[in-house]
Amino acid sequence: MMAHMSKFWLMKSEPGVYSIEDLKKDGNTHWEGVRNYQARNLMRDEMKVGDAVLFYHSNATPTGVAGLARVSREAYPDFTCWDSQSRYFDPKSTESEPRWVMVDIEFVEAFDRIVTLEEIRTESALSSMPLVNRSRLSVQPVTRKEFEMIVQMGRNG
DNA sequence: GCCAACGTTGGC
DNA sequence: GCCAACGTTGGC
Repeated sequence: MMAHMSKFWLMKSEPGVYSIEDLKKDGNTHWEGVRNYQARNLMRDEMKVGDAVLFYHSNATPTGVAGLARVSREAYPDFTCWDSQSRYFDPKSTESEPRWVMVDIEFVEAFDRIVTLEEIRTESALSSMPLVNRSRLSVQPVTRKEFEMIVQMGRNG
């Protein structure tokens, strides 16, 4: 038996689709549309209510961590995969055997400034984050040290 | 908009 | 089970 260890995550969103400001307005949202097995497994097997999330803006100017969120509901089936009108529709996922899951997250704070990918790359204490060398993984584990450092950078301008 | 990296699919 | 073709992500 192992205690739940990893309490820190980074989750990517294109701000044109859903930004930290959208989350601030909504307060809470379901994280639909993850269609990558590794990311799914992390959400399904590892994420717990209360875990802290770095909210990352991808495909943005600038790209980087924009704020904080918190896991508010553990993994459950991603219903958008059953909706043929959805961009996330997946005909291989059935209601009896859902292939994809989502979690819910709630807004915590928007940073004073974006902590950019460029800064993260050049900061040696952060350069081993998956963000830097596994750039396509949309849900990533983050260590406490990395998390705290990025929060401090985001708050201190 | 381009394109490199990389994940997924499907034929064999 | 391999691997070529294809599709997607995401930085720039």
